[in-house]
Amino acid sequence: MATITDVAKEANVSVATVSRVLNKKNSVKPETVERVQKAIEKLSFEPNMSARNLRRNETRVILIIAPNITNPYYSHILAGIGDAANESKYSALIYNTSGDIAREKAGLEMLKKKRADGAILLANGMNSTWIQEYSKEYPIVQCSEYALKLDIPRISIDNYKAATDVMNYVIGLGHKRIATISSSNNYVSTALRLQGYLDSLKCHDLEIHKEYISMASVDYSFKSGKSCAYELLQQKYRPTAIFCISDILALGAITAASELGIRVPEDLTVIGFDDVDNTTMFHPYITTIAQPCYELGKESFRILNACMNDEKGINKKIVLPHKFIIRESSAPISI
Amino acid sequence: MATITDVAKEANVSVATVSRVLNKKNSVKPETVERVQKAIEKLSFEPNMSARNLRRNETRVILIIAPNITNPYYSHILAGIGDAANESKYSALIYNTSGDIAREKAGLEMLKKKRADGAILLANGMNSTWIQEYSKEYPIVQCSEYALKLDIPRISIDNYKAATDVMNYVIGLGHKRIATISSSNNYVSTALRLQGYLDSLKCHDLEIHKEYISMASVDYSFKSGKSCAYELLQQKYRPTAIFCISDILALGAITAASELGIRVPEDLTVIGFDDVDNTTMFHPYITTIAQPCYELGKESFRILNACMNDEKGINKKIVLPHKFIIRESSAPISI
DNA sequence: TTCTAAAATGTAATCCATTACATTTTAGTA
DNA sequence: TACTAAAATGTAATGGATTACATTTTAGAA
Repeated sequence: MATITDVAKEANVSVATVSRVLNKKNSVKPETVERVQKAIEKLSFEPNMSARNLRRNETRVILIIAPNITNPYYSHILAGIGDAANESKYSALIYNTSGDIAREKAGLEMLKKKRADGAILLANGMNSTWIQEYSKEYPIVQCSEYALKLDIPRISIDNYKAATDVMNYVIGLGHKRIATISSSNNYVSTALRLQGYLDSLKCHDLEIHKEYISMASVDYSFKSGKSCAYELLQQKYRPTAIFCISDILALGAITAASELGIRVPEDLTVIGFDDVDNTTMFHPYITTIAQPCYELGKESFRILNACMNDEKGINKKIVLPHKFIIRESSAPISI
Repeated sequence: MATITDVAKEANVSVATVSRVLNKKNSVKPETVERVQKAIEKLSFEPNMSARNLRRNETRVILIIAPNITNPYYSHILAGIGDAANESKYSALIYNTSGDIAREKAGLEMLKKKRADGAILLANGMNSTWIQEYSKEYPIVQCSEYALKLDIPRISIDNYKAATDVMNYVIGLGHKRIATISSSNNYVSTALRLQGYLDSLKCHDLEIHKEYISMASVDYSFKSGKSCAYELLQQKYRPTAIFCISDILALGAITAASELGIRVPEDLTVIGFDDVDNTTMFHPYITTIAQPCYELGKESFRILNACMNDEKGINKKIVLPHKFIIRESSAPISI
C-alpha cells in the first residue's frame, strides 16, 4: 500500500505538496497538481484514515445507538441518517443494543476512544440522565425519543398533538367507549400519547376507564397487540374504538377482532401509529399517524453535524410535522 | 483528553509499561499494573483508536454493503452480523447503497483507506466481476447473493433445492397450472429459484407456459406482486398455484386474489419465500421457505473474521439449511 | 557476598498524514 | 538589472500508541 511518501518521490515533490494537493489547498502550481495526481493514480494511493484522523483529531464517523435495527420504524430513520451522513462524507457506525443500557454505554465509549465524532441516540428513555456526562463532552442528539430533563438536542414529532388529533377524530366519529393499547416502556413518546388520550377524554367529558387502558409488552409486538386486544374486546362493555400506539399493535388488534368475529371498522375502529410498511398490505388499510421517519433521521444528522462544527444558535428542540392518515380501519359509530 | 503519556507520568512509569498494561502483556509486576490502572481510572483514559489503528495497521471495523437496510430481510442479516462482530470486538460500518454500484465501490474504497479491515456484501449481482480486484487485496465475503464465476467466500442457502422443495410439494398437492412470480433482477437466488421451478415442472412432465412466468420489478415490492398476480389471475386458464420468490410478493398476490374474489387457499395456492415478519400477521398465514437470516449474518462474520486472521482451510462455499414451513396459504387442488 | 539469568522497565523509532515555519522560486516594479 | 512581495515548495514537528531493542532491577545460585 502506497503512502504519501511514495507519492512524493514518484512526483518529485515533498510530502507537504502532496498533502496540499490532497486537501485542495490552492497554493500549488497547476502543473505540479497534475504531476502529483498522476503519481497518486499510478500508485493507486489512498490516504490512510487512521493517520489522517490522528492528526486531524476527527474521524468522520458518527455513531448510531439503536435498540433494534430490525424494527422498520428504526430502519427508516437509520436510512435517513445514513443518507444525510453520506452526503457530508460521514460514515455511520451502527450499534444495535437490544435495549441493553450496558451496550448503549459501550457504544458511547467509542466517542472517548475517538472512533467517532458524535452520536445519535434513537431510544433514550425519558428518565435516563446518564447521557448527560457524555453530552457535556461530545456532540450527541436524541432522535424521536428523549430524556425529559436534559438539555440535549432532540428531534421528534409532537406526540401529544398527534394523540389528540387521533382522539378528536375518533370522538368526532361518535365513539364514547375508546380504549388504548399503550406500553409499559419508558419512552416519552408513549407517555405523551397516553397523556393525549387521557386529556382528550377529559376535555370531551368522557369518563376514563382503567379497563380501557391496556399495556402491551415493551417490544410493541404483534402478539402482544393481539392479546391486549383480546382482553379489551372480551369485556362486558367492550370498547368501540382502540387507539394503538403502533401499527404493529393495531395489526394485532385487528387480527384479534377478526378472530372474535368483530368487524373492523363496522363494529370496531382501530387506529395505529407510525405508518410503517404494513399499514396498506391488507384490508382494512389502517388509519394511522404517519411519522416522517426518514426525515427525522436526516434532520438528526443535520443537527449533529451542526453540533460537531460548533455552530452557534442550534435549535435544540426540533419538532417535525406528523400526518394523520384516514384509511379503512376507522368509521363512525353504528349504534 | 488524557493520553498514554499523561497516564505514564501519573503512574510514574514509562509509556511502554502503560502500553503493556493496556495490552495485557504479562511481563509487568502486579503492583505496577495496579498503579497504572489507578492512573488510567483517575484520568479516565481511553486509548486513542486512530493512533492504535495507525500503529497496528488494523481498524477493528468491518464494512457492510447493503442495498436497502429498510428491507426486513437485510435488516435481520445485519443484526446477525452486528451481534457476531460485537462479540469479537468489531464495529460495523453500514453502507446503504440503494443498489447503486457507484456507492458500493465508494464503500469498498474504505478498505483501501484503512477505515475497515474487511467487508461483507449483501447483494452482489451474479455477473459482477469488479469485486475481484478488491477481493484479491482485502477480506471480503458475500452473504446470500454471490457472483457466479468468482472464488470469493460466500454464505447462502441452497436456493435451487428450496425451489424444488416448494415445487415438489405443490405438485404433490395435485396442482398442474403452477405460476411463478420472479424478478428481473440480477441475483443468483432469483435465477436458481426460477431454474428450480422450471426443472421441477420438466421433471414431472408438466408443460412450461410463458404466461405463467411473471417478472416483478426489481424491488420485489408489494405493489408489483399485486400487479403481477392480477395479470396471472386474469388469464383464461388461470393458474391454481403461484410460487412467489418473496413473502412480500406473496402478500401482494394474496391481496390481488382477494380483490378478484379468488379464495386462498381454496381456489389458489400461494407460496412465499424468506419468512420475514409479515407472514403470520393475518390470515391466511403464508406457506413459505424460511431463511436463517440472522444465522446467515452471524456465519458471514465468522468467515470474514477467519479471512481477516488469514486462517487456513476456510470453507469458501457455505450453505445453511432452509426450512419449508407449510401454513394456510396452500392446499390440495379442488377440481 | 558476588555473579548471572530472568524479570521488569525504559528509550526511542515507528506508523502516516498534516501543518507551522522556513526556504526557494517567480513575477512584477523600479 | 536589482530588488521585493507573492507564490510555490520544502523541512521537520506533531498527533498517540506500539514495540524492538536497551537498560536496570531482582531473585537465585555459587
